[in-house]
Amino acid sequence: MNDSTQGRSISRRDRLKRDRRECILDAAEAVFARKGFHGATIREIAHLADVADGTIYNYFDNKLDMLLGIMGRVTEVKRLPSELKQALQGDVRDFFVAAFHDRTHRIEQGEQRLQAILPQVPVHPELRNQYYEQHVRRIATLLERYVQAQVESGRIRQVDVPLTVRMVHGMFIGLLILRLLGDEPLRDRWEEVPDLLATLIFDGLNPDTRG
Amino acid sequence: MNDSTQGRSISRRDRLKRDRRECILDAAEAVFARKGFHGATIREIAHLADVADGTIYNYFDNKLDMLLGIMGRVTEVKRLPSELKQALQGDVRDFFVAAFHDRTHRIEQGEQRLQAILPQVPVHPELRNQYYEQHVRRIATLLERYVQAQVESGRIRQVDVPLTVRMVHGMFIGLLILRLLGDEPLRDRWEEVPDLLATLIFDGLNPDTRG
Amino acid sequence: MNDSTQGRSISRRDRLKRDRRECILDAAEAVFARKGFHGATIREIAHLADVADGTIYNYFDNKLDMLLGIMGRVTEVKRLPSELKQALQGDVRDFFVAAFHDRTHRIEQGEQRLQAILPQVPVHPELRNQYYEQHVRRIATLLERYVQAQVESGRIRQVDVPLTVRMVHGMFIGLLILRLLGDEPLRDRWEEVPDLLATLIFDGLNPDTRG
Amino acid sequence: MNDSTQGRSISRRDRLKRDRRECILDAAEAVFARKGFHGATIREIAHLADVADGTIYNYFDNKLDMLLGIMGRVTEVKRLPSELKQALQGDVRDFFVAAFHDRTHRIEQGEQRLQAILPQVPVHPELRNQYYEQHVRRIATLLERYVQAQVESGRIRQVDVPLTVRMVHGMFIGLLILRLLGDEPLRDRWEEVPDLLATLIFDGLNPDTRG
DNA sequence: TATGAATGAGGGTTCATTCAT
DNA sequence: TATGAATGAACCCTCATTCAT
Repeated sequence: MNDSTQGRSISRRDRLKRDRRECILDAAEAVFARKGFHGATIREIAHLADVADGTIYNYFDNKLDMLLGIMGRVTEVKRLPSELKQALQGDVRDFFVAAFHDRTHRIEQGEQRLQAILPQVPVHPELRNQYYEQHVRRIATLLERYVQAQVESGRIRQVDVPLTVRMVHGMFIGLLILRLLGDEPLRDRWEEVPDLLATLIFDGLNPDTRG
Repeated sequence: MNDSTQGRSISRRDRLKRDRRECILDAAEAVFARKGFHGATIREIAHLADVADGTIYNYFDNKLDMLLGIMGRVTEVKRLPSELKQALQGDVRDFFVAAFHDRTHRIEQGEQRLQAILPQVPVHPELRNQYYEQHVRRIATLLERYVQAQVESGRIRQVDVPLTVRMVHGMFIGLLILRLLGDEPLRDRWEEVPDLLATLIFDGLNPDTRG
Repeated sequence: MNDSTQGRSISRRDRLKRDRRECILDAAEAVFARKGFHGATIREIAHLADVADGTIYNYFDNKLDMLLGIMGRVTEVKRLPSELKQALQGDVRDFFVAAFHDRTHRIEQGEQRLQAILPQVPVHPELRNQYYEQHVRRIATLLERYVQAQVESGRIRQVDVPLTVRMVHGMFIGLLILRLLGDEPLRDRWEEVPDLLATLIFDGLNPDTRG
Repeated sequence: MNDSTQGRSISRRDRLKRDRRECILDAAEAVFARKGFHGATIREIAHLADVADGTIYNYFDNKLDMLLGIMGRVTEVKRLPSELKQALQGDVRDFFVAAFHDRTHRIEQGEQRLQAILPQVPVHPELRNQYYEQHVRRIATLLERYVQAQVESGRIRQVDVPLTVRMVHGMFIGLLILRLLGDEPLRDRWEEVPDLLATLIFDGLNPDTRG
């Protein structure tokens, strides 16, 4: 009961503070996604978070700081490693399908989060760096390690690992963007994408001359 | 004769007007790319274009209209069809490499143009629609037609044409974005990308079991 | 008891807010009167009201809204009814003189208020409607009722009540305007006007053939 | 033919110039009336007058100068004197009715002209002075002379001539304003006004105790 | 003289941020 | 700590006026 709570050493006060902060970030995410960074007003975010304008400044230095806060949540990539470990043993193609399904699911949850951040990434160098370092590079590094292992075990043929990883990663990003742009085939048949993507990536477009 | 004259002749006044407009768009592109749409001020654009603030409004209704103007230049995709026709006869892989080289070249010229527009695309629905209709869909349609022909002629195996085209297109977009984010392997080895990309797309990642 | 407290009590906050609003309206009145609506700048009004520019927008939606606010104060016609009741018993001519004295007094207090509003009345339809409905029509209705009663009691001869009321009302408005235009006889001898006006209205210009 | 034209010493050039000027003033009147002085733009006036923006400045120093130009036309009061002379002999009441009919007619033609000018009169002192001197005072002077004559001839009883004239004049102005404000009884029954007005002014409101 | 593109000062309004309560 | 009124810098845009053609 209380013991366990205190045992985890988060006082109710901290808990409230944390919740308030999260609540504000939730609101900011929603408004940033809908209106863009500049289109969003502190007033609207505060209203949605059910706090006063000034309260926000008890939790964030300024508007940009809220964006960094949102980014911090985006980059909480926790599940990939365990999956990787698990799928490392299994079929490489199954891993890709599983990973894409997972990413798709995560993205669908966090679509507005990305819509909030991505447009600002090119504008704020610090945001760009943070996004690149904490998100893109981490995923790239993970994937590189994985692909390298697969190459070494012969399940993937000899390829240039860094660039190949970027192509695959890039393909996923690009598909996401086309979908955000409202492309109908992608919106309508999104669940078919991972399989087709795996087939494309593993089998290529060449006519099957094997056998 | 008169035909050619009327067909191409532009009065000096129109020429000046056109130049002025282009000049303003150049400036807008640069400032939008550097500061983002909202970060850019009319004053700075006007200063860079070497005109007065008010002059801009002789050529554009408002700030957003300039963005649409920039978009209009992005979507002047003229060369792809002739290339397609030419490469339609040749090797399909060569076509992809050539097309990517061309696109890369075009992108490098217009990198700031894209940096100016892309971040705003998700925010302004009209911009998104225009971008999608005039740019994305046009390219998608062209590629679909090409791929369909290649499939029918047996140079590409049976694939789901619309989704495949989107994957390839998406991959190119994604690579561009990763590059904009400053990814070093991509920046450093960008010229290697088309070849590797073609290999990935045509041969896949599977170990070569042929022969 | 609680009743009286609730009925009149205004928290300090509300009081301050009310005062601030009134203060801004005072300043707006003064500047509008001096410079006209367009000639007045928010900055000057804010300066005169000793607030920041932006503060004004906590109390009014926009510049025009301030004009409506001023109008709201003009149309606080509270005293006429009680006077009417009182004078209803007395001599009809005395009533007119008293009423004109009162109006003159009120006008002199609010001269700048009228100078602020009247010029804009023809330009802004909503202002015109509000002015007509809340001010002109109310007075006209009150006067109609009064004149009708006087006619019925035989103290005024049979006349077309609505048009007669408008002539009298119009005469007062017209005199006010001539005075605003700087007409010297009216400025110099304004206090004589009500009596002469009453005589004109009641006795007419015809030579006295009576008796 | 040409002789007479040249004889009146207005060359075709001057004639054209005069027409152009009048044309611009017509347009200005219309736009000022519709939009108010500040709401009107040079561009709209120029467009309506079918000239270029800059052309206007060949005929007027600036925007305010156009207002003065309009005023100049308002104050071309030419017909009153002849009427006066004619009606001087006739019945004084008939003269008033005729004069009001005439004024009404003139006003209805020039309603927009007044709507253009009146709102600006309180704002621009020079405009106010010019309007007062050239328009109000002239009419007042004419009327004073006429009323004085009527008093002396016994057709009007002894009154304070200057103030009485202003009351009558003011009444007419006031009625016009009430009508501009949209007062329905006045709009609907405007043609009845002159007669009733004459009756009011000459007979007064007192019950007829004569005879 | 007519044109209309260029000018640029100026104004209404917004909104991130502060701070007294 | 929460509040939200006050702040005022900054910006988009308008439009009267000028002047080269």
